[in-house]
Amino acid sequence: MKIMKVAEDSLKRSRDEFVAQWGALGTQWGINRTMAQIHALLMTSPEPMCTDDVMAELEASRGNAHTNLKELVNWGLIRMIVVKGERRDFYEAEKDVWKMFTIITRERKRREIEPALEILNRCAEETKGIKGVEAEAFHNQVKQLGEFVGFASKMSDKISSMKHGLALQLATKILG
Amino acid sequence: MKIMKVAEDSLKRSRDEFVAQWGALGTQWGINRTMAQIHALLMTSPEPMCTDDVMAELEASRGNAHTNLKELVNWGLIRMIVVKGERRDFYEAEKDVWKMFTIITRERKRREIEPALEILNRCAEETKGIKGVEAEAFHNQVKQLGEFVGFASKMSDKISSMKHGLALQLATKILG
DNA sequence: CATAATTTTCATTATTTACTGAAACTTCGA
DNA sequence: TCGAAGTTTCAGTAAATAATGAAAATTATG
Repeated sequence: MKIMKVAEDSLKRSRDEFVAQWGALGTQWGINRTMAQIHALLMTSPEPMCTDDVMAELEASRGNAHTNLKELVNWGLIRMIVVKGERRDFYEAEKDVWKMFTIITRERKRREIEPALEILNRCAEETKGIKGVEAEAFHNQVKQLGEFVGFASKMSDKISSMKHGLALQLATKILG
Repeated sequence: MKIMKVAEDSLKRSRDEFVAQWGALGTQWGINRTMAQIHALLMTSPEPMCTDDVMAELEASRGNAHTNLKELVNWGLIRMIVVKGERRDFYEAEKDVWKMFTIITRERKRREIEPALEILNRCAEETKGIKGVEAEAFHNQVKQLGEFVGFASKMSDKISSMKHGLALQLATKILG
């Protein structure tokens, strides 16, 4: 049984490491540490977890755990499920990597690309008719930016609405 | 001349709006407001600007302006240039949208994707040999994630090293 | 070389963002 | 319908991040 213990320890260490580091990374990509940690935790949990499990595992407060679980549900990266004989809410993560990718892509588009597009288009519109080199240069620059971002946005839609297999096929062609 | 004034005003308003909003957006994508504002300013400036110009335009301190100008140079989104007869450093932005895209893509990859990949690969490696359903599930999950992220990383390289024309051609095919 | 102009650094302060913990609220079962 | 179990909210606090401004360092010029 000793060997088993060692294996269990080393699994636990690795998983803890993963959760911790994923949390640290989260801050780099504009989501808070706890949210990223919970995501890491649920992605690698064999069973659904409840709020108290998360609190215990991360040593976080109830409010914090709750808020970030809800936020992850909002994103669509985890879902609430009902465990029979249990009154509490349980959560499980979407584990399919392609689905995760499409969810994250859509959300980033919504949060980062669409607002930018709106500004660019408005500024291009506002300065459309103005005469003079300065005005024309400005108009042209925001127009270019707007067109590019709009284009990128369409691409992102197209790709993230593809089936995994099809995307893979396309990607292979590009890499090849 | 009155009409000219109106046109100038409306250009200025639009540009100020652009700078302000771009700054606000910046915080969404993990760069600070001032950096995004300076970028917006220089992207739409007909002439190179010096630190004092930036300070004046944004009402920011010297330290702040300086730090963020340097950071933008680091990214490669702006460059220092020498204006003849001027002792001060001047800066101008890269205005080509495709070049901007490749710069930003590379930087995000470096900051967001590569560290994630490292963690995923290490965790997969650490748990490779461990027996047991839990260990195997964990190993499998991080391996899948690692493979996907590695793949995405390669794609990002490939695309951002393309010439604009070629990328456009590819994109058109995908959108079509 | 002296000094004026400019850049750079960094300790301090301000602002923003995240977290806590307890109270208010909701739901379910006896 | 009451109370226990659980969820949600939020005012207060802590932590992280960004900005200031002045001093130190560097660089150009007479």
